[in-house]
Amino acid sequence: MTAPKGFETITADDVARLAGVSRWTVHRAFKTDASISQKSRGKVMQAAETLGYVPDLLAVSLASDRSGLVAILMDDFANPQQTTNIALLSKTLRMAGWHTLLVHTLDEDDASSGLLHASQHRVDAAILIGGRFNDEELAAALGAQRLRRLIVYGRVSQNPRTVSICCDDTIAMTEITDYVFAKGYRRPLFLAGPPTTSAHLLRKDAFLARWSTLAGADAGVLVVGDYDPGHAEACLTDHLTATPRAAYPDVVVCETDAIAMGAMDALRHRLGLQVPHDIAVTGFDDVPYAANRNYDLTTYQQPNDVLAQAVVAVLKGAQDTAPFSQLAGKLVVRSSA
Amino acid sequence: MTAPKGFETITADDVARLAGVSRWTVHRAFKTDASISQKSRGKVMQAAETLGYVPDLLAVSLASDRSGLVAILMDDFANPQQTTNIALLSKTLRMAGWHTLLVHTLDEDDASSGLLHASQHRVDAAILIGGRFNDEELAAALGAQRLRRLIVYGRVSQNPRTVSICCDDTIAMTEITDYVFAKGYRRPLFLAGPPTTSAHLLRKDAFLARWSTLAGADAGVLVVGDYDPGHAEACLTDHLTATPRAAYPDVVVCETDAIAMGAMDALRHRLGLQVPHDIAVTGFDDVPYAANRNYDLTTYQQPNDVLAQAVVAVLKGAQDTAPFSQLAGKLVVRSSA
DNA sequence: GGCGGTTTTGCACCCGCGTGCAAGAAAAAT
DNA sequence: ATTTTTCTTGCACGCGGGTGCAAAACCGCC
Repeated sequence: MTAPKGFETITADDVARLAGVSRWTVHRAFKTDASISQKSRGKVMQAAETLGYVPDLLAVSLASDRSGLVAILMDDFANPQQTTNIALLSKTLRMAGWHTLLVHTLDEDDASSGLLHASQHRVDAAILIGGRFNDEELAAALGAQRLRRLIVYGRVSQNPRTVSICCDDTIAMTEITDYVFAKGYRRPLFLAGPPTTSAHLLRKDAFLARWSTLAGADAGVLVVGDYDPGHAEACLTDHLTATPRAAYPDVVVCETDAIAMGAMDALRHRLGLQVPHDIAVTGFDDVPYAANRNYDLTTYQQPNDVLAQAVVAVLKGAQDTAPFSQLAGKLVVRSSA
Repeated sequence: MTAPKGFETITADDVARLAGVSRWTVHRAFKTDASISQKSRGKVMQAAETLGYVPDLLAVSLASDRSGLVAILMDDFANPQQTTNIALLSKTLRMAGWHTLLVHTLDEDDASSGLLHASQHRVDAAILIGGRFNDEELAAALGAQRLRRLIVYGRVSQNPRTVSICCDDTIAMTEITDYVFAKGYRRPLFLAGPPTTSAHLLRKDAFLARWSTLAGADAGVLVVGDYDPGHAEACLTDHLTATPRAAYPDVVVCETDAIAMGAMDALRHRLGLQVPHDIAVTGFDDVPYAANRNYDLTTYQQPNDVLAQAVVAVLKGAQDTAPFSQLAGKLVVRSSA
């Protein structure tokens, strides 16, 4: 099979020649707000049409210093919430006229290398999805490279040179806590994810603080190191196996749906318990699968569309950074708690 | 908050000036196989180091006509097999030195627009993931634009100007069919996805042909229009509700795991049946969730790593296209059938 | 010291297009 | 008809760096 050989690239010059104008007039014909006569615009457009001309975005980027590219750095494709985010973001960006450079960061320390690559492509902004990114590393990378904007998506970042876009975890988790308490549960166990980043710290701390206020007692915490459901399943199984039956929690409050799903699998399939009869479970994120009959998870729905739109707003130059980290979602009550 | 203002971009000229050589010598210092003296390479590298110089990939692409960018066009983020693919591909490409331009195509007819955008970014290749792409549309798009290579991933394409990378669905489905038959099932129902593309045609046809050979009778087919589990669940529920109990199938053979999972939900939660006791289920793809205890699906594992490596091989210029569409996976037997 | 042969290095030109300004054409005013 | 004013158009130059070739610097050797 012969590789489809390179078509002779048609440039603005070709169009200009055919239309009988100069290259710059061709350029003007493609700008909406350019001073150009209807007549020559017509000629140009027709010539472009017959030649099948499209401007070379690479050259445009180089010359204009705007690439129309946004990098999305992501590390955890196993987390359904993250894949949902990336689908929504890439779609939203595309509809708003940007293109997505997807950078799959291999591990925590690879983020800065990914940022470097992104900056080499002159991206208009880089979006960090997921919690595994290390704040110090970021700060260092940020200092060295020319990145116009760095957006931290889905969690708050302390770095003042970044924009955080996320919903208010404290309010959200407080709402869950209130619900759980109101339903009469009194022996909660909180399942926390990896301890390195900040999103879950907020969630965990919010839960613990609120619970202590409501119940006047401390809640239990189990740190599962990961957002992988299988791992959460194993952790909780081990934990409860080593716990006397009388000391079992009556509700497991989870930092994410992924953990909650693993927890439910552990309770039902490994420990033979009924959810919510024996132990209830709550999640966080409302991933698509949370509504599945196998889980039917009570969880907190993030305002995904609003978050994605906020990204576009930032790209368009919005300056009021404050509201972007206080967006509110809503509690979704299902049968798991 | 002030937008981090543009760092003064440092170019090869700056490095040259500091190192006391010409810009072209700087360029040579960064090429491994260039004729340059150790002395000046040392000076250049040191100057580049202190200045923090990195070549501008945009300019490199423009000048060298190689962008190092590969576009991945994808439409169905709800399909777990596709998100697995994209994670693996973006990772593999990055490790091989390419970057990923993610194009989220909005619908079937948006693919050509997506390809256009990709070509405007001078991508070295475009990869189509998923089955929703329309072959005629592709052919048209392909004729008009300068795309070096078009790779159809996960299914075969009739278009001679594309490279198909996928496993051999016919062999795979034949293997499943043989297994099902050997297990003693005799009244199969095949659940097929959308009828527009070719991958499932192969799977469906392979199943029907093999079954007819083995059993001497035709198998039933139910077309669910989509790969959405929820939709498959509804379709199968409706179908069986309208079917006399005596005519129930004893095994449901599904075109993908997504459909199979929906089918199992229908059987268990909507119809109160036991899997596999009352009706068995098989899938295809071996998505991560297929191993979950809720499904424990007998399915066919695609050789994902091999497929991803094949993409790299094609990018590196491999010409022997034949083997790339005959890759074999393996049957994964679990408890669902 | 001079010579042929090798490395090293510099340079003109190109990739395709955007910007700012000045010249040219057309429309408006006198 | 002439002068102003306004709209169009062309052009030099730049974005950052990659080619091919020729000049320059080096080398060992007679």
